[in-house]
Amino acid sequence: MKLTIQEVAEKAGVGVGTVSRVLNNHKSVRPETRERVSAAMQELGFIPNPHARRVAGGKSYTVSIILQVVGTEFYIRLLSGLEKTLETHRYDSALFPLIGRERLERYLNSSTLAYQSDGIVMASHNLGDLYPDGKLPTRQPVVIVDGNSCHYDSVYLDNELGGELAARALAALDGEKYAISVHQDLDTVFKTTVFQDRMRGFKNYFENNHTAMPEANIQTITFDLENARRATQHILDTATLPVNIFAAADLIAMAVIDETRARNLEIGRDVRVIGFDDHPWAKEHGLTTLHQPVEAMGATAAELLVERLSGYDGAPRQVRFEPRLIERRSTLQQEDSEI
Amino acid sequence: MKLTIQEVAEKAGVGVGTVSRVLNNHKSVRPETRERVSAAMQELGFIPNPHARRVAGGKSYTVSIILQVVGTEFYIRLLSGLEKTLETHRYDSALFPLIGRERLERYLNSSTLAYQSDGIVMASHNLGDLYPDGKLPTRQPVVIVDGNSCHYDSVYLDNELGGELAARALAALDGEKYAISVHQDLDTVFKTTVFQDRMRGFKNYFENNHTAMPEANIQTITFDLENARRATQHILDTATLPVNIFAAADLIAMAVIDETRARNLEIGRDVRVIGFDDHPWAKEHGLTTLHQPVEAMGATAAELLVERLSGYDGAPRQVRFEPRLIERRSTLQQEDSEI
DNA sequence: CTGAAAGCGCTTACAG
DNA sequence: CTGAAAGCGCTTACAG
Repeated sequence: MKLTIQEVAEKAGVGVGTVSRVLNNHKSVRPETRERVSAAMQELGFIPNPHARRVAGGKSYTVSIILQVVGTEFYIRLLSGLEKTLETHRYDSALFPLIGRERLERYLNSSTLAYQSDGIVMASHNLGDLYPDGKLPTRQPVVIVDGNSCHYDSVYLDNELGGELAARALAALDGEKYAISVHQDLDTVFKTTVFQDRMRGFKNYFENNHTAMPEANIQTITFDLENARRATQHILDTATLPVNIFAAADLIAMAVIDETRARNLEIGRDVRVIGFDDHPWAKEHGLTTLHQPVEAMGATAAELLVERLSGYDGAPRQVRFEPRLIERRSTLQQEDSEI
Repeated sequence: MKLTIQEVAEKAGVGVGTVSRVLNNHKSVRPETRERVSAAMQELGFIPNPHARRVAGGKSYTVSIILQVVGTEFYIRLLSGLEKTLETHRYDSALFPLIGRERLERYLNSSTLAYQSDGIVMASHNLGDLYPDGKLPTRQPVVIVDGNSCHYDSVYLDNELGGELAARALAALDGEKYAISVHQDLDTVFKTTVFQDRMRGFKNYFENNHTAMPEANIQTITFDLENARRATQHILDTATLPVNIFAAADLIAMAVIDETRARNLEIGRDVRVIGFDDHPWAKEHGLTTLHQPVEAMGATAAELLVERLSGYDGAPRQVRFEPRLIERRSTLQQEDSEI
């Protein structure tokens, strides 16, 4: 059952060094030899022992992904982008939930896998509130995704721009303007600034254009459907139709749509709404929203980390992704379009 | 920076073999020597390289925890129980989110950490729908927690009993009886039967006691606050007060309480509710609920796995935990008690 | 381009 | 009870 490069070498009629070289994609292997070895591995069903690779080569080919444990679509997509790309480069990944600070410390301080991995991907966290100097106490390369820090390679969406784009689209519509944003629980280690960024951009647009956007029209809620629903009710109870709402996340926009329907009002005519994320289901609901290339962001973060692990040692790189406004029925002022 | 048992051995004035022995808690080390070595490790801040241990000893001291990625209180508590106990036994753990089937296959089939770990803890899944024979395709020891399978050591709560206890408590109260249960999304790999089990016990009680519990009084919803709220509204819109509601999870019970208050009705007098879980916050809300020793279940699962990893090879063991009814204000019929 | 050999940091019989 | 030595499965200069 336990295969080693030993048997692969024999089968292929080469030395173990050569097997190791094809395993590591060394350029200095004749294509023909490489072929033969690959075939042997294939036939035998050989799987290299990552622990041995680590011991011998000083690399574990393992990356730790630290994130808040939430089952939201965003993280599932982000993870998928990360893992797919890491796999391409023959890196494996393990998840470490960011539940509390002492837990994070433990990860970083003991003989844990998290610590022994070659690098760390940190999701949705700028590290500032966690560590005064904004650095993780580790010597591993770190990349940040869905957040940014001047100390580490970072991949982030320009959320502020997203807020601006939403504001501009909303401003073009007639009727009152509202927004529903999200605030994080204060007692969590998990801190993201994405929602604040979106709202900053949103408000800025109105300010810069001397358009009215009363602070009172902005509600900030915790991230769940029920609160989103309640916030929508609050708006619809008091506002004069039509109203235009910027929901800082698609999920919230869905609550707006639901409540609108529950009141027999019409999306597009009475209530216009713009979401944020462009999750796969946004399309079928005709939701105008800001598209966020989540998988691509994950993939890019993975690439950056792999480069570091391959020896790149330049200054921290900031990769900025731009959100794109996807216009759908939920902001169409005209009477119902065909579909 | 990189310390090895070499330097520890020198510092302690012993051979590397001895250092290794104290590392592995071998009995055959003189207490005095053990002391000296421990002190040396302490001083040097030595951390053993788990990969080397794996290669040399054939064990990685690593356990894979496979679970649905959801940030619910239940899983955070379960994880805490698991990890704490594993740590005691010097095992490390990594999380592998059960997002899709192909992902699980990948974990189990490649040179991944999940595959290379010494054992697997599978949470909230009976494996039946995932694999026809109800077994994970791996040679690693597996233990199941919050679920059970005749093929593996399992640690589970008697959810059926919990349902019965809830029914009995509800039956003792005057007024109509209702229940709000939970169904899983069908398109998820994640399958748990806990809610079905709770409802089976609940219904059984009424049947066995020839008491009325119309099927129509039972609603089954997806697990979120908004649906819970809606289900409660449905009940309160139609029922005659007082009503007694069994909520299959504390979170749902909270929605019942919220909606009750929103209608200016009184918990205990107009609406009685029993939850399930006894999460820490249940107490402060005066929620009567079924206590579930989540951390203890995690700890027990960890113990069972460690025993397997230490060589135990008996038949699968089933450890059943019993829920306990905790009576609080939410089922107190009397007029308001003082606090 | 490739083989033989030393080495990674640990564990574990084997002697004593 | 403990040291010296072989070995775990791989990687990587070092020669050729």
